[in-house]
Amino acid sequence: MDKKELLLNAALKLFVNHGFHGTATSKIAQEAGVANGTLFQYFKTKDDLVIDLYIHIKEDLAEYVSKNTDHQADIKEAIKTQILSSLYWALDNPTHFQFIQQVHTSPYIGKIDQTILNKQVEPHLTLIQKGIKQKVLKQLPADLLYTLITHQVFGLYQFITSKNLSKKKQHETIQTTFDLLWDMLS
Amino acid sequence: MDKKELLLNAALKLFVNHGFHGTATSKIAQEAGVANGTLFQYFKTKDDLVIDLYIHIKEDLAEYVSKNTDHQADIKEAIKTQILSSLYWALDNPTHFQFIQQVHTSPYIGKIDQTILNKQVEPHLTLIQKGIKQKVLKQLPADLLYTLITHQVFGLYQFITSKNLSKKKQHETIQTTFDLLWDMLS
DNA sequence: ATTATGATTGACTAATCAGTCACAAAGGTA
DNA sequence: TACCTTTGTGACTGATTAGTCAATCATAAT
Repeated sequence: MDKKELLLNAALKLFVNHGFHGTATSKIAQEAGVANGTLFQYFKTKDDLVIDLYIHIKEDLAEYVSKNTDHQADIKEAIKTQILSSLYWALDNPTHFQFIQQVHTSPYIGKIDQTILNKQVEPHLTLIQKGIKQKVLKQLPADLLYTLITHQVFGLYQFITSKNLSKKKQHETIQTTFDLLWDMLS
Repeated sequence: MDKKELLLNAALKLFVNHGFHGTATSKIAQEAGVANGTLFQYFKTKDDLVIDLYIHIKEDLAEYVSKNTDHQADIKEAIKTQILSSLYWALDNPTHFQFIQQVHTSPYIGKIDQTILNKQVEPHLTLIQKGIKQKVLKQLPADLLYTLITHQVFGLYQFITSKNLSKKKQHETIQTTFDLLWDMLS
């Protein structure tokens, strides 16, 4: 088993449960079943580990969403799949998703290369821009719509995970909420 | 000047800039211009300080919103003032607002007394319930609508603070976004 | 002037931290 | 076998941590 992967998994688990500085590097190594010094062979510093982990997770999410998006389909369908697959990924990977949110509201977000962040947003943004041009979406700045959509996903995620809904009720809520969102956007 | 207040202000500033565990209690005392040990006379532990600060800030926000809400006005107007005054408070107190968000995505949120959290949500929730009953809002669970509204405010806050909009453009964006939100809710 | 009180101090401690380093194990090549 | 490179180890270090505590201070009551 790849030790770098073991370390990233251990770090993710501990960061979400105890926070960044609340998690000692020695504890991460221990959780990964790896020697103390090995961590610093794969990551120059603890901060590097945090940033690496964040980018790694965001790539996973982006890949999952991209895999599910049919770029031939009509705009509404394409946007819907992007949103829903993001959400289903979040529900299937709650720890990963919580970590992303943790980084977003922490000082670490400023330390991450902006070009990498932009590249990850791009596919969503171009789709929205296409939607605006085709008058499927309201005539408003694309990045405003993008931010609102993103936070709607955060909100829906929070709602679903805070309740204990059955799979069926869950699916129902997601559908209704997407319809609400579409009322807002179109 | 009240030393407890000095400590809370210093802690807020440092927590937002360096994270919770990234901020040493000694640094907080130093920033507050107070001796090391004094901090532990006002707060039993560092965790206590974090939780105290969070509740303190949330009370400030709740008071501000309540002060601005006209409970005689019609539902749409009342809800609108609640949302807009939350947002304006956030824009006027960015550090406070960032701290709230930081706590929401951290393990600390689990350590805060649920009954206090519920009491703070209550005035918003009852207003929404009234709106649903009067068929001004869509016939959906009140707490779902509440979560979506909250996250819309987060999203709009993020959008506005990430751009450098003029006061006028800012106000315009807020108005448009509220109209969007209302399209979604009603 | 003396005593009492509670707030404030900062030196102190035991524990913990991120990061280093000298060495050992593993694996490939010949 | 012998030799070299890569990878992994864990004891170690100097710095920093949360929290303690005996001592000091300002104020006021007697």
